[in-house]
Amino acid sequence: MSAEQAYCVPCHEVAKLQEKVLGFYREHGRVFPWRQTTDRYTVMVSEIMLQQTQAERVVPRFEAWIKCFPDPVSLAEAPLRSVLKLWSGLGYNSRAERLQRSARLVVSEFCGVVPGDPALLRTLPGIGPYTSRSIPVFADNLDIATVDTNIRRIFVHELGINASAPDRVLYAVAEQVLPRGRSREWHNALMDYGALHLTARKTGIASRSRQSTFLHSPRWYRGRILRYLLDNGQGMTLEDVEERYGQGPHDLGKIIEGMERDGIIERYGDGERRIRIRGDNDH
DNA sequence: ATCCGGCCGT
DNA sequence: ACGGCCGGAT
Repeated sequence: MSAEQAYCVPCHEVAKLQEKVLGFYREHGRVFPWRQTTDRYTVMVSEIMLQQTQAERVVPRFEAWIKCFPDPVSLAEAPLRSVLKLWSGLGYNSRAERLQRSARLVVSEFCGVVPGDPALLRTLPGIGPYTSRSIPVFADNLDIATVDTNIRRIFVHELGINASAPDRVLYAVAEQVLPRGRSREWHNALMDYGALHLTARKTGIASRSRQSTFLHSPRWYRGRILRYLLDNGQGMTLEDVEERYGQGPHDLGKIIEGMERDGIIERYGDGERRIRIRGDNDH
């Protein structure tokens, strides 16, 4: 007897929400290239990109990516430099590196086929609780629920769920409102309802984490250093880094260290005094 | 000038 | 449980 009865959504609330969200989707649902496929790798690429960027801005980069890396093998075999180049502008570059690492694991551990089991997907780098479920939802119409902040905001606004409710409560609610057999349509509908209708701005429901200003932040310097290295294949010395970006208040050593730890860059040559995109000049 | 967001290391 | 990671939109 371990059933959680505490967060049971009444039947009529479930029906009302489903009608509202699916009705909105029938009238205002968006068409995206990743909604036209059931290929799990293609869906995985879109889900990783959508983690951090609004859908409209993902579209052209998604199409370029799929053209260049149509399957796990082509991504696995590519130099990191070309992967980061194709990713640049999307932000959070370490995710491109993780996506490639995932593709390599798919090739080496899963015979080149992206697994459809959330538990297996969860073992891949860059794939967490949300994405491990969203991939089989959108690719295979799997009857499980997944919750991102859009969906969380809908539950808070439409069902009166407490804004500080922990994830397990949100997932318990999501399980109960999922219309069986229509998981893909339902989650697409929730996304569009949250992104177009129940926006964060409109509802005043804040997402859980905030961040500091971007300009001249450590993230901004990371972006600048990576941009320079992508434009200059010969790499740079630590003195170059200091000269170009040392006027800021940040410890550039720590920033370089972070980029190294994320597998974006590596040190080489001249007593490890130079940095370059990891894998540059490998043949 | 502020907002948005899932994953990961600590 | 918390803070770091990106760049474009508004």
